[in-house]
Amino acid sequence: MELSERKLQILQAIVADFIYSAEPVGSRTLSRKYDMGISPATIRNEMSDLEEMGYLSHPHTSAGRVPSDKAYRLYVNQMMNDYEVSAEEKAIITEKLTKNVRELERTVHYAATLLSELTNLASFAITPNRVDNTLKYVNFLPVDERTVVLMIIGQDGKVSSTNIRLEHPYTAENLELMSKVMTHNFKGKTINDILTVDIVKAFENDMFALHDFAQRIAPDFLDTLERLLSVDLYMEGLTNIFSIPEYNDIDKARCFIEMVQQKQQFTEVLINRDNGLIITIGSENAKEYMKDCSLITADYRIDGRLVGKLGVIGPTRMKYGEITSVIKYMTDNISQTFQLKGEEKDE
Amino acid sequence: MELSERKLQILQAIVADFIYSAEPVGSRTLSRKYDMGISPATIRNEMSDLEEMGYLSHPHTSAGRVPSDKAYRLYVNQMMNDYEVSAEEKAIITEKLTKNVRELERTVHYAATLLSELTNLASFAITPNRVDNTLKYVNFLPVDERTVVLMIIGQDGKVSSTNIRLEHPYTAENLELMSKVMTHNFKGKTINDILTVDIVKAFENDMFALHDFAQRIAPDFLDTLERLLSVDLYMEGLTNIFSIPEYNDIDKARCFIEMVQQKQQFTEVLINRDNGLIITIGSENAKEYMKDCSLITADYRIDGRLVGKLGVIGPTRMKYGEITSVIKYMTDNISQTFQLKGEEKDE
DNA sequence: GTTAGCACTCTATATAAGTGAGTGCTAACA
DNA sequence: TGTTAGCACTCACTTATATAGAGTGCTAAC
Repeated sequence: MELSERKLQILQAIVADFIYSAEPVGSRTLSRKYDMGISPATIRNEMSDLEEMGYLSHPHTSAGRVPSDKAYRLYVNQMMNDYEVSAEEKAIITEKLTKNVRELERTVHYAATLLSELTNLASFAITPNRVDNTLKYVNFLPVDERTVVLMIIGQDGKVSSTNIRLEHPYTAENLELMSKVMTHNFKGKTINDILTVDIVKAFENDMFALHDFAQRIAPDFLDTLERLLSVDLYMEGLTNIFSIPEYNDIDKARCFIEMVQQKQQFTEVLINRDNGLIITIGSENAKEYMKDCSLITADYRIDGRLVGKLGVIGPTRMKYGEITSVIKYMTDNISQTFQLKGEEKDE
Repeated sequence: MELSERKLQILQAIVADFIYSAEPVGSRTLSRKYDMGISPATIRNEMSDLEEMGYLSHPHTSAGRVPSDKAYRLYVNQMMNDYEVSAEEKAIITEKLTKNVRELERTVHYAATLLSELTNLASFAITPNRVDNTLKYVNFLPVDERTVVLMIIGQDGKVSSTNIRLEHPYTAENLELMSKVMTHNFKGKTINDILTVDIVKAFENDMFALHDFAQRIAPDFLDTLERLLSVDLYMEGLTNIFSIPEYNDIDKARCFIEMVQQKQQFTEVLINRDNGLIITIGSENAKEYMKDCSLITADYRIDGRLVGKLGVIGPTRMKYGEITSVIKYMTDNISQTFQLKGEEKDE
């Protein structure tokens, strides 16, 4: 069967109506609300066809129709209006995301908060996996006779540090020497490369104190490097889902919250997702426990390379158009703000 | 009216039973389960007295009795058994909290996670407000020609850093000089004291480049100091509340989650709480929105001074005895682990 | 002071009836 | 041939009613 112009029109109306009302849409409601010049009976016939084609479904015989994932997909691909982010929202976003910029982490975290407020959904952001970040400094600083702070700074300015407890006191001179040697050895190398190097071996021929020290700090050094590489996940607006009819059922709400609280797992999903503006609807999600949800994500870039993501998660019934525009606007803002090199940034 | 021995005994049985069953306790159930040598009718008379005295209440005429906050208070103060943390739990706690100790933050965060798993409640931890932490190093490191990393390390090894975007490039020499001067000026001062100093003024008589630089970095410097001072809140096991009958109602669950997600507000409450092992039950909580909850917190100490807290939050019906023991055991472990100075720590 | 007995209360659960939105089918119409 | 009015039918949801069960409070007897 072909999707006639009229069928498309009806489907669009159903999806648009359902997105706002969360109630199954009936033929009568449709003909009353949207003047299409055809009677409810005709609409019913068309709806029946659309159902057969897999675009609509019936919660039960005597209920209105509900869009299927396939319908949302069609809607998103061809039928959705382009929404312009309102001037007011633009102003808020620009104000909050481009003023007083310090670390990427803080900006991105704030973006997630803002996104959840603007969309009334649960939002999230991940920072880039800095696989090609290179090391800039290694620094050991004495805190007390048994504790030193190890800090590593990447080329991008990210800082990772840890406290190390030593069994024997070390001299400030040794720490300084070690800082210099390690910085010299590893500066400019990618963090990933360093992780595969045998740190201790590099100090095999050095004086005993240094070799011994290298041996003791090796695990902490690797741990700190790994955290420099690591992806952070920020989640905001979790409680927004309580205002969504789909999660009126306590078990549904519980499942949702448990799902997103599995941060490790959720981060994996986000990392493995394609880049660009990606919408996955219900059953399009690979994970079984996400089959009832839609995700919208967009990535932001830094100097065109490192890619982090920002997005929302909610029921398949969501305002795809509006949300997509907001996310896009935000990630563009972030990308622009962190365009470190190149053209002048206007303050 | 006096609280006779028998009344106490009955009250204890009711509280203990209700804590486990979450069902109002009736006279018949009580006489069947606990052999006290008196008939249900007698128990009823006593219960009636206890109700008049404010220890029990009736959800409705023909339901059993439920303990009031006052009853829980009495239970906690005098009637509760002392629980010994099981050997198994002790082993887990010791293993996880005292091995591979690095920053206090990570240990404390992990403690919260562990606590929520052991108690099946929502748990939280706050790191100490380091009011009397003193500054150890100030360090400026160049990242690229427009960006520098500022990092401040406290006497306790906590690191706070920020990226600073400069409008004009600065030389590595200037940064190094600045690091040295500021470290020299502020080392050993408490963070709080430094916050009140006029940073820029200190460089008034210095060469222009340094003075100008001081002016530009002053706000970021203060921000970074403040974060060195700041209290972090970790919350874990939020979804545990979905398994608790008290939160079967979606609105109750929502309120609870919204309450603890107000991190700022919740942190305030925890900071202002007395030190030591503190239990507040329902209406004993100052905040209106906590009147249905009980909080149990204990503090941990570092060198006997700085105090952070660890605890749980849940419905007033909770296993006060067991939970208290676990929290106490954990905070003792943390305090001991971070006993930096003094006697030998056994690995 | 304690207890058995009994009427009473109130929730929870099951059952039945009524309402309303919506469908699917059929026959008539353009 | 596509469109529409009409109508019987379905099903969730609401309201009303009956019933069972746990528990209380009171009274009178022990």
